[in-house]
Amino acid sequence: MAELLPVFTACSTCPIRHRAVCASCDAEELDALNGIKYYKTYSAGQNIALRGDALDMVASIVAGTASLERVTEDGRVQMVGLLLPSDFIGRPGRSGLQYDVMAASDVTLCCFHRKPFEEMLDNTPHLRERLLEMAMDELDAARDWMLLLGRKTAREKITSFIDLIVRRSYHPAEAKLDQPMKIELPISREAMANFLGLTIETVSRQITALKRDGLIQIEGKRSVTIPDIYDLRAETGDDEEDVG
Amino acid sequence: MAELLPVFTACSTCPIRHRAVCASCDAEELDALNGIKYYKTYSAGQNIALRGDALDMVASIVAGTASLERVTEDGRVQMVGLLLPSDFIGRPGRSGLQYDVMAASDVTLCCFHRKPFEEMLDNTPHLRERLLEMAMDELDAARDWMLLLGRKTAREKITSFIDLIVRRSYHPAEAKLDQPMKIELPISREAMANFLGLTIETVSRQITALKRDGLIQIEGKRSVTIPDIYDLRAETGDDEEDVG
DNA sequence: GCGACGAGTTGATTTAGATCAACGCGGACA
DNA sequence: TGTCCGCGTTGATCTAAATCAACTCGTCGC
Repeated sequence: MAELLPVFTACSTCPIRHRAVCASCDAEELDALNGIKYYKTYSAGQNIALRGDALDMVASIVAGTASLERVTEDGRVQMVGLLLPSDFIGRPGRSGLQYDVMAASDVTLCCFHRKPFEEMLDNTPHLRERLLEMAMDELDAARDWMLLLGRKTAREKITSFIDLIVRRSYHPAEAKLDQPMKIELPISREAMANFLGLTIETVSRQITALKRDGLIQIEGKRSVTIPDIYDLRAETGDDEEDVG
Repeated sequence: MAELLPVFTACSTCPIRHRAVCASCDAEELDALNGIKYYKTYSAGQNIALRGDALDMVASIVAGTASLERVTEDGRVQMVGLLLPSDFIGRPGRSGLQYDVMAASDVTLCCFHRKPFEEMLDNTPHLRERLLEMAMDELDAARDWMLLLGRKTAREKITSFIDLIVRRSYHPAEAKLDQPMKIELPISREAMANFLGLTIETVSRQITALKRDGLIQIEGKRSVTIPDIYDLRAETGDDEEDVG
């Protein structure tokens, strides 16, 4: 159930100020954005918008986790986007959605009506530049994800997912990779299965196996401690080469 | 083996003029691009660049087919991008490649050195705008592809791939959907397997099955006739809803 | 003309993960 | 304070696609 989420009003104190679409905006540009933004919250499980809908806004995730999902005609579900704080929802220049947008947890969005945002885009080079950068980052992430979906084993999928959450949870600078790391899984087992192209039974079994092998420890259902992140990464199937 | 490919010099007669990254450039902008472009050809099977390489150019595909591939540490291959004429190679603002770029057939590229192209990007709003649009189109395509990789059966994967090639081979306006359609598969069975997250044996068997079921006819190895595209699409597993 | 090689097909067998089924556990609620 | 429900785990069995193995066909070089 959604308890009331904190509502931010000043961009200067916004937790995603330096990572979101507004990251490279200067004070003046930020001011303009500030004038057209509004906040909206959704509770866990709600759908934010459905495939085919005309979405009259774009938005940044301020808090919580949303997912993008595609569904086959007979109801098989594949997650095609996992949106964490600072990620962007919506496509400027096109209102018709290609996939469902779901609130995987309670979610706070910083929204902009489509029209004024698109106009700002034309007058604010920094904004379009940042949007392009984010789109290309997402494309790179999508390609990693395709390797995972097409070629990795169930165990590799799970370890890759945990590593992904680790990477998004720690700023590269402040991460101590040689110490145990602790994360919260942002989504349920079912959502993990839909992310990874597995069933929830297989997700559960693989997590149990990783626990048995000492690669992870679990407290509750969502809290994971990784004693040695290098050991975990050795199981992801990824080439070691550090690209990026 | 690569026979000599035709080399174009004037943008005005370029076959991809109205679909590539330069599509929305005006005469003046085109002129500037023209000044920094150069052509390069690769023969089938060659790699254009490898993961980790610093690629000092970006390029548009003029003719032929290239693929982007990711490889697991033990050599499993997943195609993560299929680039047909008018598609764009490279990422402005970052030279380090995240994946291998391969020539799936003989390929002609229209190349731009990275630095001058990035400078043009800053002075040419149309260019950045078009690039953003293309990146977002590719992201949407990547998401369809993720549904395919994660949740579709082998038969659905093959029919989806054939449908994809049909859609890229016919301009929507001039396509006669109620008549038999004929396409050339742009890639080998092995490349199809790597695209679809299957083995070549499974690809071969599924194609045979589709032939047996009368959904497709094959002449040679690459030429496919689809008697009824609607029958084929009914097998893709996709939701009928026409979005986009 | 003929062996070698690469691309593709077909068949037999194996297996990773799906499916079907039961059960545990904690929180909501009457 | 029980029981109901959603979420997750565990066990038994099944199956789609992988793997292992031959074989065909075309073409390239000699």
